[in-house]
Amino acid sequence: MNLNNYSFYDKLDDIALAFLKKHLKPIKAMKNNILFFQGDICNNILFLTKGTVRLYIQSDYADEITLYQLNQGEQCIVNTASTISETKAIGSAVTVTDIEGYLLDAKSVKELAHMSHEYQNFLFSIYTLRMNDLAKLVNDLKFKKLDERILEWLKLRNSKIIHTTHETIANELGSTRVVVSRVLKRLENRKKVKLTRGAIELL
Amino acid sequence: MNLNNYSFYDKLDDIALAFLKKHLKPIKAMKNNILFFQGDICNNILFLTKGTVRLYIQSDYADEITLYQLNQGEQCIVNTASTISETKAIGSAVTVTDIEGYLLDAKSVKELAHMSHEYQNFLFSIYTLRMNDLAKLVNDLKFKKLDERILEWLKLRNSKIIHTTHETIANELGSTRVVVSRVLKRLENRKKVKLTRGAIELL
DNA sequence: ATATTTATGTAACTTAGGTTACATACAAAA
DNA sequence: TTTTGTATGTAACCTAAGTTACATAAATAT
Repeated sequence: MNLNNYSFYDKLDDIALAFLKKHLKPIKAMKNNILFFQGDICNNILFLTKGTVRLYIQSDYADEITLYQLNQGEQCIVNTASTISETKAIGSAVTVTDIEGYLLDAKSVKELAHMSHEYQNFLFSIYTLRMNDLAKLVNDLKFKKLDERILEWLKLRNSKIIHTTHETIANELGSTRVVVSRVLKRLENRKKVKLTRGAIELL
Repeated sequence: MNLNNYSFYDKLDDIALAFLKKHLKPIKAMKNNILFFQGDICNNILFLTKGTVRLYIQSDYADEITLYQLNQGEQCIVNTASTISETKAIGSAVTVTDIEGYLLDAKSVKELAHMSHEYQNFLFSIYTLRMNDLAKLVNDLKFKKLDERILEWLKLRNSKIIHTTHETIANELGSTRVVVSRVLKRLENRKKVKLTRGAIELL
């Protein structure tokens, strides 16, 4: 068991640790694997120790919008909310890379939350964190133009040169390739970015 | 102390009840009163026993969009998230009617959550509920046209005749009066509604 | 009864962003 | 080297929704 990436882990007492050890099940999945679909009721929570998972909402049609990306040490709130409250997942989850982690069944999650104040606090903190993300998304969708959203998205990559495609950005932000290309070209004219095939440089 | 409207209330044990009794503070507020602003860090949680509170997100400008309305027996998640996690509130709260209720300070809320599994479960359930609301809002903003959103909003009132103004609907949905009037008129032409001054009838 | 406020109707115009269609450039594979 | 697939550029067009401006009707106050 290796959950060192999780902030609650080293605060757990021996009983909680033993409990976790007993109930966790290691899991691996390949890149581009759907972990659950929007509308599913999840039976397990995933603790991610390696790789990245993308959470997104989809409409009835082909359209989709990314909610957030999940990294190691993070617990997916869509997954958690669905598992704990036995409600339909508000989005779908897909692996972006090969992943490794552990599954914990619904019953054990609830028990752990009751057993450990530390874990309970952790749960509250991730609920709040993702609520904030969702609220930001509402804000962005309602009040921001696409050029600003694209620039923000690029800056969030924390790198001067971002290796990505217009297509990817379009999917992330819930737009289309043509529109993203157009907006990016305008940003290039405004000297905000420099465009090359497969990469975008922030100026 | 009268929290009968709250589903967790009659499941609390004596210790938790006594604790609540000790720490709750009764509060009243008039209609159209701002309870907290987006960006504030809340120090208290409100238990609403009478009246209605509206939660909304606002942009830098005058624009706003309603997140949800809070009724008696419900605990506001924006308020809760901010209080428990000591983070900025993602929206503002304003009383729609005169209200009555109780305040519980941040420290006591956390203690109560640790003390009572029932209250903890209640907290998780409201987090999930409001996450779902937010997710629905993202969905609506991204994928739905205004006519559909207005119709849904009207149907949610649970009444054949809805007493409201176009202005109100515009604020609720984050649009403008002129646009709402236009869309409503089109809905009337399509025999979906009948418009009169101050009221809309669903057909 | 008259004036004022509030709610609604509607035209004309603007804009962001989605859609379709096609061209071109680069990279990888054969 | 030729072929094929992938990424990008761009024009032309469409639509939903926001904006400004003004008219009119209903309700309320004086």
